[in-house]
Amino acid sequence: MKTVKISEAVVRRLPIYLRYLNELSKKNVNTVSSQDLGQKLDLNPAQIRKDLAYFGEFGKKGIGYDVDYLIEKIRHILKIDKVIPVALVGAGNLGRALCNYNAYLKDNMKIVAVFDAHDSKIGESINNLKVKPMGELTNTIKNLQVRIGIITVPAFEAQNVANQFVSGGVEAILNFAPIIIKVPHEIRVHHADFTAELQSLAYYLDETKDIIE
Amino acid sequence: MKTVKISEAVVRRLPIYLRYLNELSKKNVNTVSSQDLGQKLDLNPAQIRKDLAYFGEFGKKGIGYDVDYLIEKIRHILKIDKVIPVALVGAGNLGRALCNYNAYLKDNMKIVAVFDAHDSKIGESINNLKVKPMGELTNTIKNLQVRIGIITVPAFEAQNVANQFVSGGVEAILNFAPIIIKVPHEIRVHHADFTAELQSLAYYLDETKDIIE
DNA sequence: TAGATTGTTAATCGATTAACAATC
DNA sequence: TAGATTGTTAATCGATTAACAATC
Repeated sequence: MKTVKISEAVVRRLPIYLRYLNELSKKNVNTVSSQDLGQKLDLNPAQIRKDLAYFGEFGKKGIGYDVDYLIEKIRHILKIDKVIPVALVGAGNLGRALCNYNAYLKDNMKIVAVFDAHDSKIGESINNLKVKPMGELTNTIKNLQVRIGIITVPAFEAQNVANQFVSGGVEAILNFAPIIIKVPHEIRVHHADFTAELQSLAYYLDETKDIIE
Repeated sequence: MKTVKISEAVVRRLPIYLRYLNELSKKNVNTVSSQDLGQKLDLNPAQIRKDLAYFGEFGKKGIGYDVDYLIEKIRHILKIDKVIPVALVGAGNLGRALCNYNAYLKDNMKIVAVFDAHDSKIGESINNLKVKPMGELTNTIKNLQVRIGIITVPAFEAQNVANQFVSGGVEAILNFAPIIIKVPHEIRVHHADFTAELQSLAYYLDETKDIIE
């Protein structure tokens, strides 16, 4: 078995492939070439072939890739071929939005518990889940075997929430708070920071269009 | 004047620097070294110095960087030293969350108009903004000189919204819909896709911990 | 002055792309 | 068979890191 290190860039492209393959499958397209994929996704076909080849020989020379077969393979690689229990802390606007996205996620990511630090939120129902107090976090996520934690609290509470997730045994964290959280190195953290996203977008604005003062 | 191409990686780190510098400023810290920054942000100090040096000589040898001066400079580089008018389409949970984040954004990103395609949403008030019908989009954003558009509609409506943003003259788009939108090359698009984010997180889960069936 | 830290060049590392034999 | 397309190696490109002279 090959043991090449797969770069993060490769892993981040897999969901992009998957999303488009799902579209194709819905349209009953059976086969797709790296050429087709590259054109649609603005990526180099060679890169797509190389990305997929890290994990196996999924294509057929002269033909391309079987759409449904490739979907199955990528889902397996991403480990989303089984339901993954997820917990979320922070029942504000963003937290609610993510919980309701659940419907969207036919992708086996299931939010199974929601927590909030504020009494006013506790007991509230979001997408059929009752918001629980922080005190119950560690036990609940242990019991439910939660593997991924989502943080949608203000920046100043994020590190504390992360610590509790770690105590509760999550393996990965998706952090929406605009702050770098510190966790043991074996825990994977991704940041989803749209403030930063907007700011870096602004860099590309055309300065000649600035309003003259 | 140097005309080196600044890579996207560099631009994406600037908001990260800025965020931490703002924290320091609030704590009345006057000076910071690339060493300090690197440690706090999990980045190589040489990289930080190099990033900043693309834009000017902001530090003092033997001393480090003046926090407030560097904040000012980065804000200027990112073009967020003036208010940037932003419009948002899709008054669902996520859209509302982003609008309310406005308060957070002392960063000169101002959502000045919100639109939705559905009658039930139109007229509703979100953070002091009345949701407007799609028909008014092009004119409104022209009048308000909107420069950035945010898309928080379902995937199948996203391309249409993008087209309208382009007609209305936006220069950049932040797309939350899980689909690749096509726009003229001079328009900058960033994707903020937490489905993809979650899926790539799942890859890093420890498979030895999978439940045995 | 001695110690610290920048800005920058050179070295390294890694990711992307091109090219092509294998083969459906 | 002829045309198409993969998987993979080699070439290229770009980004990160190390090292150090300049200097506060």
